[in-house]
Amino acid sequence: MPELPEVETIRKDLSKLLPHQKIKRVFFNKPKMIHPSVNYVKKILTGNAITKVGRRGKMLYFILADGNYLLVHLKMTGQLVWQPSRGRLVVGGHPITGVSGVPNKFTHVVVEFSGGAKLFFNDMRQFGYWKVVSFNEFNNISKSNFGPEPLTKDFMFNDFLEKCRARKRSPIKAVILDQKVVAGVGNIYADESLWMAKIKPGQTAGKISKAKLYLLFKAIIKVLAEAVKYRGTTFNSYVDSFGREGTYWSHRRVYGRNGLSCKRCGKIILKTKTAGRGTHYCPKCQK
DNA sequence: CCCGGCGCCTGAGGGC
DNA sequence: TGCCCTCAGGCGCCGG
Repeated sequence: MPELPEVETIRKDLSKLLPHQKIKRVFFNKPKMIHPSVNYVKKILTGNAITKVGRRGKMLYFILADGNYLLVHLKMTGQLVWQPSRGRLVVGGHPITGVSGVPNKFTHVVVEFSGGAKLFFNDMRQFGYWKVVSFNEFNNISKSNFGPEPLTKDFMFNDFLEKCRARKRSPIKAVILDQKVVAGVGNIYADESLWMAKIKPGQTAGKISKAKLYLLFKAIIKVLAEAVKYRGTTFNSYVDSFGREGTYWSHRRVYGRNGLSCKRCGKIILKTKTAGRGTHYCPKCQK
């Protein structure tokens, strides 16, 4: 379930490792995850190099030396594991319990670099994808599938307000999960942002005042920035090979705290289903 | 256009 | 011990 903060953490780590690495060969074993085709992606990647690692919402992109873009989406359970030519593994993504080392039964892509390092893509549930597109296609996707980046000046309150007003009959949680409204919010940070803004996730967007939507706008930024600072959220006792784990989990205010008391008013946090997702909120101080 | 719901996948965990 | 059910949720797609 990597959301913006987890993907941003992976992006930062990979941007220290990948640039200027020449791709020697690639291996794919799940054709349906590779677009437009295994053969095309192999042809483009082999002999190419990665010049930059970027992120758009929850999607990673790699700018290639020939100008093409490689898009990688981790969806729910994707991991990118870097194996240096010598040294320890570096893991980014959702921890998979009980699996250590690579390759393993969930490894669907292997990229071998000419210096001997390898990049593995593991994805237990096979929802993720690798896709090669041109610069123009990338721009089209970036514009048509994604709203503003919440941690940049592109995220502006008046636009956010307008989009909320346009979705007046939807629960507000569904609105902020919409990647075209704001890019990168997923289930955890949606609940966290709504708690911070004191808004009930199931509240109809059209019934929320401008002032409260402003609080939500600010809360989304604050929650995501804070989570980036903590290197995202990791469950269980997962650590990457640098011994670092995302520590936002211990700073979270509401997600997964059902049955525990609200950190603001003390009432018991409830868990329900809103917008088709597990949803956590305080019945007293979120209206 | 808008919106809810389903399918894609696999594994964990609970009930019996 | 094992079967069956639900849940986990990003996102494309479909149908009302």
